[in-house]
Amino acid sequence: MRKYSLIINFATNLFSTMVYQFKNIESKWRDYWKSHSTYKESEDSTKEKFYVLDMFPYPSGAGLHVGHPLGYIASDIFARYKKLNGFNVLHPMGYDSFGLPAEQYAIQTGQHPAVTTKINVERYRTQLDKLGFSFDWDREVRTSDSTYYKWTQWIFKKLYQSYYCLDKNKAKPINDLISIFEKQGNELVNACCDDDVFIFSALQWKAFSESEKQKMLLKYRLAFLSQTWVNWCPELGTVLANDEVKDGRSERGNYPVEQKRMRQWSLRITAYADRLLHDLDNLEWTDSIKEIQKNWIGKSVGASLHFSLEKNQETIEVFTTRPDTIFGVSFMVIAPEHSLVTKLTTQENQQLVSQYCKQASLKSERDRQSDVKNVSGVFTGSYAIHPFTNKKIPVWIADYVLASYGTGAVMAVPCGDQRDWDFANKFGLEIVNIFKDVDISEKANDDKSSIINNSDFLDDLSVKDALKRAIEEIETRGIGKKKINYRLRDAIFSRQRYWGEPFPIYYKDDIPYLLEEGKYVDLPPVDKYLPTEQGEPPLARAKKEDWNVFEGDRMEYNTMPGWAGSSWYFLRYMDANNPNELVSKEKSDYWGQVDLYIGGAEHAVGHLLYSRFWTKFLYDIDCISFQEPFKKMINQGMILGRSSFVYRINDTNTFVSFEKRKEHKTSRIHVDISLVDNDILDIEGFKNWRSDFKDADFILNDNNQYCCGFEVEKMSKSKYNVQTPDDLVETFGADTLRMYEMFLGPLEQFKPWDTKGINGVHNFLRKFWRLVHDEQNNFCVSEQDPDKKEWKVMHQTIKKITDDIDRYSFNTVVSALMICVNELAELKCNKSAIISDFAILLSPYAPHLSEEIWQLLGNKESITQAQWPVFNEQYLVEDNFTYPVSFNGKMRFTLELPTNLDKAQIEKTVLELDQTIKYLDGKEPKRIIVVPKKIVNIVC
RNA sequence: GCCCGAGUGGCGGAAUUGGUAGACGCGCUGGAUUCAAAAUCCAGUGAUAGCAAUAUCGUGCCGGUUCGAGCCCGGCCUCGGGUACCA
Repeated sequence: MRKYSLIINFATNLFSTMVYQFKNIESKWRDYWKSHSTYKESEDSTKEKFYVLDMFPYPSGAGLHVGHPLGYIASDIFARYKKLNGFNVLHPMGYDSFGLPAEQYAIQTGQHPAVTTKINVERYRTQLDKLGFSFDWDREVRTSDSTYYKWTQWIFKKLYQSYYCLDKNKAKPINDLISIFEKQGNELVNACCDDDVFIFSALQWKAFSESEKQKMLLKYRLAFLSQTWVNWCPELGTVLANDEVKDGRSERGNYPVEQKRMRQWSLRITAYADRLLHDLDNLEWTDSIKEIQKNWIGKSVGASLHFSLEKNQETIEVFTTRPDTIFGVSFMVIAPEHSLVTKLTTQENQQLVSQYCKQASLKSERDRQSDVKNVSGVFTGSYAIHPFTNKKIPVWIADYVLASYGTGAVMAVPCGDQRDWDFANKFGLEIVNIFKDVDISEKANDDKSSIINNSDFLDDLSVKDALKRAIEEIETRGIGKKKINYRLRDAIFSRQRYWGEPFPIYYKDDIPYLLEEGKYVDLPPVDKYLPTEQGEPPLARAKKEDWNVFEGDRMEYNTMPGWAGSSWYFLRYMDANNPNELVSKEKSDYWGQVDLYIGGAEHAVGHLLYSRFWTKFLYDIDCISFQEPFKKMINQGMILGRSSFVYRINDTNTFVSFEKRKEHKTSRIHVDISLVDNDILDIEGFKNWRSDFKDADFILNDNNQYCCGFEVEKMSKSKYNVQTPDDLVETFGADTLRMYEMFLGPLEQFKPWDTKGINGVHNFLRKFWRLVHDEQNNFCVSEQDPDKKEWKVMHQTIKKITDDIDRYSFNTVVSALMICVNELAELKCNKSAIISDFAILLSPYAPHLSEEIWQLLGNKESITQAQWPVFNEQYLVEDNFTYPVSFNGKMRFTLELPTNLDKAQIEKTVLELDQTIKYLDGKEPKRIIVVPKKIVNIVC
């Protein structure tokens, strides 16, 4: 008897797993797509194009976790949907494969970063392939391939060979500038350049030595070498861009960052500041990202003015957004790094000043920030002259003034600026009140609706009028002029690292020169990935014969930053294998802008700003025909992990269950989530997990179990809460995982990962399978024409799903599909016409299963070649509508009425009902609102 | 501090233009089937009161507009993100 039941048991189990054999189905279709090149796209001018792009990943050693595919699944659904709607869809994938982790690993192990990168890329590819994406892999790019980074160098060359003309407001060839210099010098040139450019004539230009000419041109080039204050990270041995520094520490690795003056390559992104700001308006991006970019660019309109000095020929130039408060100026403050510090410091103040400046330079950015409340400064001993009142005003040095913003000097208006007020208060400086009827004894007044007072020709004017008037007067008197200032700094473009793009640059007599046309540098081999003993970057280790090109005295030792390759990769996909051009004009004209870009919001000011900059530049030099890379962008929210914790009693090896943890002094320890099921710990597994837990003791709860605590936090290896897609694909299949990731909630939202609900989605796919199979698991559909009810279900679904995908509401589509199957199952409908439409609707989400059903329905071609069903209103026309009837806004009962009744008829019918009389309870209806096919509301 | 965004059952979430709040799924409860389980199917499931019909309350809090507010307006609270001496 026992034996017999075991056999039955085995048979039924076998049978139930046979129902929907996702493993076979998925591997079958993976092979089919590969062998049939189903996802290969070519340019087809007869079809409208659509470009769907994912932010390409950095292939890290940890592989993909469940958060990565979220965006890829959404973009894949959209790409498939667009294709079914007749678009020619470009949907590529590649790797941002230069970067620090591979190099850090290389330093530790000596293994070439190219080797680890290759292994990681292959792992990513295996994982991606299992998820059924419709990527056209023939277009794959890797930023670390020389066939790719050669074109990154090409763009750098173009930047080097260009300057920014402010008259035309675009980049132009540097040769044009040279001819202007030869004809008329630089006096009339209106171009973006370094601050320290002096005026020269054509004659002077011609008299310049070669080296002088090159140095001058560098001040105009869009890619230029200059001495600048940089964020130096000693731990990483490299400089970092502003967006790579967070709270005074490196974003990668979290190491301290200090300010250092170094000769570095920079890109003149500030030339594009205004266009980058202005063009944000036309982008379909979230307001928050646009806002972040706006703040980062930080445009402020004001005036620059010169203050002359009492005992010195020089002037101090300041930038102010409030020239209307000029009469409130009672002192000046310059940054400790300001070039006039030494000249202005008088003998008796010498010691204090140099001490203060030294202290300030030692303070890291972070210390300066945490010191905001602590006002500090020192007097130089010198005085400037107020341009209007001719009064003597003291010049101070303080680190609340930043060298890198504006001119590194401010005119202090203590009555109108809180920082100036604090400073004046601390050091007993004069506070002049220039606001009418405003008390400034407790704090400064920054109210823009104030009236100016005590200010000569500005008296009684509003701030707005005073601003205008002040600038006019400043300009007529030649003290200064209207000026627009940006917070945006030029982007430092060199890194003292190995694993990045080499520069197509060599040096002769310490002057940089570009390699001639067609020549590009391959990353040379080195013996170690560390700086040299002299502190030069790793590339200085390469011997002369290791370089594929070697010219001049030496090659450039720096490499490009991580964002170089990612600033233009979306263009290369269009023409990924073109050996002659970055991208052919024909192809870039066809594919154009990215129509939908999906990725994280963490690149708001890095990648997303630099890509916009490079796109504008490439547009200026006529390489492409559009100015913005990404038309519409969706930022997917992070999938957070659910960490589990055990509680160890301090100084023991005893662990106490969650419920009883407060009875002891414990510390919380992350435990691997694979050892926890429903918050219950697998004690044996835990003991074997780490050797130090082998002899652990446990205090269990009342159910004799060990219950873990939990918290929702970012997924990371160190928190043992990483969920890989691999296990889930193994247990439930890729189709289920795809649907489940979408079902979790709106794409943009942050959400905790929880596998509890996944079988709900899996059951839905099984239910659909059962709908078209009989009890022996034979495919079984009816060829009868569907009836009205069945068509109605179908067309409701078509409408809902089409609308939802169009508004990127990926999660609600899943429920619509579920509702549809539920209703079809209730109608016992397996009519092939209906199933056929349903398979198409399902296919963007569950491509493997849909292909299988599609084939079983007798189709010879892939379902990707099908046509999205067209919604037909007629199927939804109803004779009746069920009205909710409300009294004073409270719904009391429903009433089914023919849809052809007019308002008066509806009103009459409702009022005659017994139920209405009951709810009126003797009261007179004051008003009746009837909204046809919506609601009836009786006010009484 | 300033600038964005979000707060809805036990949980993830739905409600697209102001019109039946809680779709769909999970979980839970009961039932059918089964020797038993798995799977499947049926019913129930916001709170409170009631055998029930039903009633009252209910979308972070307070107030407003409206016949009608999760949605619009004003003022708060909480959480998440960005930014921080920017002159």
